[in-house]
Amino acid sequence: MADARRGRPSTGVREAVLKATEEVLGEAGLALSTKEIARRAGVAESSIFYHFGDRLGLLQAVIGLHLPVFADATVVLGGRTPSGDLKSDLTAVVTGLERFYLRIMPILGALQSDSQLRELLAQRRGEVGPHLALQPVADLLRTQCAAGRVRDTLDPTAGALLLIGAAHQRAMHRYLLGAAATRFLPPVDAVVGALLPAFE
Amino acid sequence: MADARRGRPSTGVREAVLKATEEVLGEAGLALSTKEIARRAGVAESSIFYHFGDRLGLLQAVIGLHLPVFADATVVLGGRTPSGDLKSDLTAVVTGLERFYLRIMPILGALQSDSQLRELLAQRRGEVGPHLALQPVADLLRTQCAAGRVRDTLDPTAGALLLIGAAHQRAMHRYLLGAAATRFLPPVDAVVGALLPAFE
DNA sequence: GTCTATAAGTTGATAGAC
DNA sequence: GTCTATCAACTTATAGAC
Repeated sequence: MADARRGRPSTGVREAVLKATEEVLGEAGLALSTKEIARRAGVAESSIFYHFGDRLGLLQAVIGLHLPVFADATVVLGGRTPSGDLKSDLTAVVTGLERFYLRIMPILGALQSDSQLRELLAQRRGEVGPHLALQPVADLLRTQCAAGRVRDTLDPTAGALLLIGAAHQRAMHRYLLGAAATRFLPPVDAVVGALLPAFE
Repeated sequence: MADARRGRPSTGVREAVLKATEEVLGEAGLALSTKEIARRAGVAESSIFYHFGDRLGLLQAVIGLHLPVFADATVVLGGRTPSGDLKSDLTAVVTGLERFYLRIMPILGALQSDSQLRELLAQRRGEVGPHLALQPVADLLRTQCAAGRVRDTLDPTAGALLLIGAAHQRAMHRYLLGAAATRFLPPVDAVVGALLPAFE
């Protein structure tokens, strides 16, 4: 983000608005209103328009705050460094990804239900977007492959899609169903266990 | 749906509204308005409230129209019967699932961005919901396993999650990025190829 | 069952004082 | 930069005629 903040931080209204927006987005989804956001942030509604131009600008800012994280390997991998044992490493990856997806579920939901936001995302697809998560995970698999812990016939991007898909799937169902999701979903261990023979 | 339609079909306003709602949902997401829906369906706005009570009732009806399909094996498998060759069968499953997910992406998006809809879904989780897709896919794997084409150590539900996760992941990225998604995503063949050693 | 007309409330956004 | 005050447009929903 090149334009982040030029001059003084002033009174942190911008930050308060971003935080409140994220909060409301999680509860009300895209039915959020600038009025409600202003109330929660404890600022005047017009300040939102001063800082972000319009509603779409605000949403774009909130989304832009999170989507680059997809390209950040350490976040995607849950902040761990690979231990060497393939199964426990993959479990850590899936667990980390699942936690991450669960957290940004409201943002993903917003992208999926607003065509304007989708257009914006498609335009900046080189810099931001959930698809960028494939890269760091595929890279991890390449590293493991070079270390001889993963078979060299494995397509790293395909392997990454499988790991990410499983994590996202688990996160989505947990988000939709709440605690009851556990009854329907296979545990992470089982998923990694099922996938392992394809990797080693 | 027990209450579907009691008396005569009358003039099909109800159906026209459902169709229009789905259309608008795909374009505008949850920012849809009853006014716009009525315009597209060519009916009076008040007819919507006559048939569905309120906005939420309308959304519930549209969603309820699609979510049971998740439990329908033939749809989930793309209308094909397994041929016997595991790789081509799995490819058909993933392709069918991907097409299905791509089509109901707006509905999935709505569920993810509206907490009221999520609550409704959680309440009826026994009958409807995307999590029900796990069952028919897992069943297919069990059948293949009994036929000796899939290893008997495979956890069928975990295998189903991997297949579904990959298909959903591809569908979501295609939905978000449009045609450009192909540049980022591994082809279905590669995904199935990567997963195959875990199954046989 | 479907319509027209209407109501009360909310929305995103702007103008202008400080 | 932040506020108060204000706006026109639009929102969901209802009443009542046919």
